[in-house]
Amino acid sequence: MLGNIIFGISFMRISKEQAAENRRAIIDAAGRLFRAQGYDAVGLNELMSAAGFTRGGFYNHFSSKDDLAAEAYREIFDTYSNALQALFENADDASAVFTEIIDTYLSTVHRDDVGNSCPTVSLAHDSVRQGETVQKAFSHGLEQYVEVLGSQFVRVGADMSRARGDAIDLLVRLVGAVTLARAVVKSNREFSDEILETARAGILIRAPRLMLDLACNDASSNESR
Amino acid sequence: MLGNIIFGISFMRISKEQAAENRRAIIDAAGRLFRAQGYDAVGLNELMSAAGFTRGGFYNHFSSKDDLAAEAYREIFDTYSNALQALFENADDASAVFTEIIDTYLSTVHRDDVGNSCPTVSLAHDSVRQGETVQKAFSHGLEQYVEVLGSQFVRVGADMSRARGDAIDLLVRLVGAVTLARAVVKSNREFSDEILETARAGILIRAPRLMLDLACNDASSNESR
DNA sequence: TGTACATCAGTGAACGCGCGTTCACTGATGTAC
DNA sequence: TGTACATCAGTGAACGCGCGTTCACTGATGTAC
Repeated sequence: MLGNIIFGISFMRISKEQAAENRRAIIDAAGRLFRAQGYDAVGLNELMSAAGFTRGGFYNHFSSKDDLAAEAYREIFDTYSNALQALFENADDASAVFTEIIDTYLSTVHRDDVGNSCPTVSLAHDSVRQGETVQKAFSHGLEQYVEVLGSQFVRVGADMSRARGDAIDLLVRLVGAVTLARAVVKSNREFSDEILETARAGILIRAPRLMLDLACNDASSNESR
Repeated sequence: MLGNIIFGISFMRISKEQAAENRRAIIDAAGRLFRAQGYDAVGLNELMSAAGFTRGGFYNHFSSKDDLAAEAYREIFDTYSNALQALFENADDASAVFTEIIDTYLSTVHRDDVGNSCPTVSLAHDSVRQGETVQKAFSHGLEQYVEVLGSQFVRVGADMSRARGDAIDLLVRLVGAVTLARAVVKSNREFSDEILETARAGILIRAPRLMLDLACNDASSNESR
């Protein structure tokens, strides 16, 4: 994106600008491939080919595959959290934006389009196994999400002290639902759909108070089945 | 477990029983290693060594690494969902068991002990990238969890029609919380702890009604910040 | 403005390594006579 | 009950393969004079 149009046709006309663009092309390819196939499944050969280059040039831009991963994580999270922010800023009804986000996130389209998936879930699976450097990029990106969502919760009336918690809670439920839905979709599509729909209903429609009752009320727990 | 005590010392005294036990030893090792390090990170060499054998014997027991993964998934899920069932059956206060499960699942101990982690979360990350065979094992195991939890929700007073949904919703929140907590823990332990604690509070203490208000009420959304 | 040279992005072959899988072989088990 | 032989779990070397990374080389960029 934002790429020089004659890039790929021209014979390396300029160097500094072109190199910066090529670097971006590698990061963009990494963003797509890491989300679609996972960090381990993407080789540098495939990665550089996807970006339009040969394998050897990789180390002119990055010191290691991990180094690239951290950069790619930052890039994806920046893109997505900026888009999220813009979504709210361009709408007058923030609460409608929330329901739209939830519907989109928990849609079968988002579940199935792994390569263009939200980083909060598609990068989370790899981040769990990654070292501190890559996790730092993930952690920072997740914080951006929490901040955007939290500030918008405040805008629609939540009190300050709860907004951050509500944002984390929402992300937890979105990520959990899509994780489980993706983990079963190849063998049991109905179950996968059910998970998405149940999570959506739990967030938007049903008052999920049962656990509250369990924790606070003492009654009725001994009238067993 | 249940292993022949002289196994490892004896010189292959019996074959059929011993072979069955050795097979179990490989599956057990796979269960631990796949959860701790992930499917891709565990080589058959390391796996067979951990089980006490040399690399070549693997194919006497399994037709492929995927085949083993499916068996290991089944084994872990059976063990865990049976233990879960037993936990409820041995207690007279099922609602106390629910809070205990939630506290344990969302503890820092469970987050950090990846090798002995609940399969619903530790196998989910790999299952997302696996093929139909392995996902079938994951899907079946997750169904077992939904059934155990759902039937216990009924026991503590939920109506039948909601119990299954409540079980799925609970699993979604537990898995989402531990996934995100693990994805950031190496770079930001406080954030990781906060995610666990927020999810716990969201399930057990705070009434997570904000989203309900957003969806159903029209008021107050335009009194922007 | 024109020439000489250092820089450095890109190439493609090569490095060592560990992967999943195969295979010839060993030797005790378990069976047939 | 005792001998002869098929079975098969375990061994360890080897297979081809793709991995992340290195390197000598190319040639245009960009700079110094």
